[in-house]
Amino acid sequence: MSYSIGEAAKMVGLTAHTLRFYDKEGLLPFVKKTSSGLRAFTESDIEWLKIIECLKGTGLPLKQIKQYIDWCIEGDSTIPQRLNMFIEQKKRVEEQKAKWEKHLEKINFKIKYYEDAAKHGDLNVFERNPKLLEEKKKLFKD
Amino acid sequence: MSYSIGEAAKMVGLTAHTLRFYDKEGLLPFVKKTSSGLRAFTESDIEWLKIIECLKGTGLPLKQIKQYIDWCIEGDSTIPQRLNMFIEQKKRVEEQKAKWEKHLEKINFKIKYYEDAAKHGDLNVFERNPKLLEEKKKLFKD
DNA sequence: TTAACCTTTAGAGTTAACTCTAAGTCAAGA
DNA sequence: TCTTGACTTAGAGTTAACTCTAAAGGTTAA
Repeated sequence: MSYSIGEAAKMVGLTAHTLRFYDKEGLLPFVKKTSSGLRAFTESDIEWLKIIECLKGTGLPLKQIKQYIDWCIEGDSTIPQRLNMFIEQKKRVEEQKAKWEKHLEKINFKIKYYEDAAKHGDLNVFERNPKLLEEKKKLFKD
Repeated sequence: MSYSIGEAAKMVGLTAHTLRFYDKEGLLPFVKKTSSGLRAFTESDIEWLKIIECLKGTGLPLKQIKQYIDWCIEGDSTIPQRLNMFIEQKKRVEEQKAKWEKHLEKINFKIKYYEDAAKHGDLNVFERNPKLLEEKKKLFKD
């Protein structure tokens, strides 16, 4: 059993246009076509798409995803490169998470700030709450 | 005391080009110029840049950042919109973090997979370690 | 004062990742 | 059989966010 491009697109949350674009970019060399030229996505192809989504979703550019696909085609000799790529990607994800944690602190500060401002209808927040000013200084000092 | 565009750029990890581009896009209406036409960034301007960085770094498009800046200029009447924007942004960051958590599980699986493959020099990982196949099925079932 | 280096502007060029169009082909139900 | 809707291709267009260029003017150390 296999899926049309539209079905596959729905399954992974992309459009058929995007899947064709990925194909054109060399990201889907594993997808076979029927005798009449229609793409037929297998379960295994859907799994490939999910890995592509995972890498794209964590910020890896399509070019480097293609590099990974090419390594997979090349065979066992590229196992170290592939391992290394996923280790690097894990590192990037963890760095990004740390960055977001920092950003989130600033956002939480702003929420507290504007909650007080909204309650009183003006921006004299630090006069009412000097502790918030201290917090701000800590958050923005670096 | 104030900073040149190059100094300000270094302080926030952007280029002078980018700061000029932001200015052109209306993101820096608060930055004043000297009598000879040079931009002079104050400490407060640097703080604005850090908030812009925070919003951009959590995926808010420049257009919406400009919307926020415009609200700030408009005055106290826009406090509810600004509060709402930061609440929405917090929600988005937390959703993103959850998504990345899911992605990270797949990446960790791939690392385990390729570590075994690298150790043995081939991809017969699931024959050696059927539990990993179970893990894969769980990770990719959705 | 001269060199080296910074800044200014307008505007052109780049990159990634789509997104859409046109013109045609294919498949399934009434 | 006819119609409807999904599929095919090549290729053009779009968007966001830079990134760079050219030509000119400002600043600072020797």
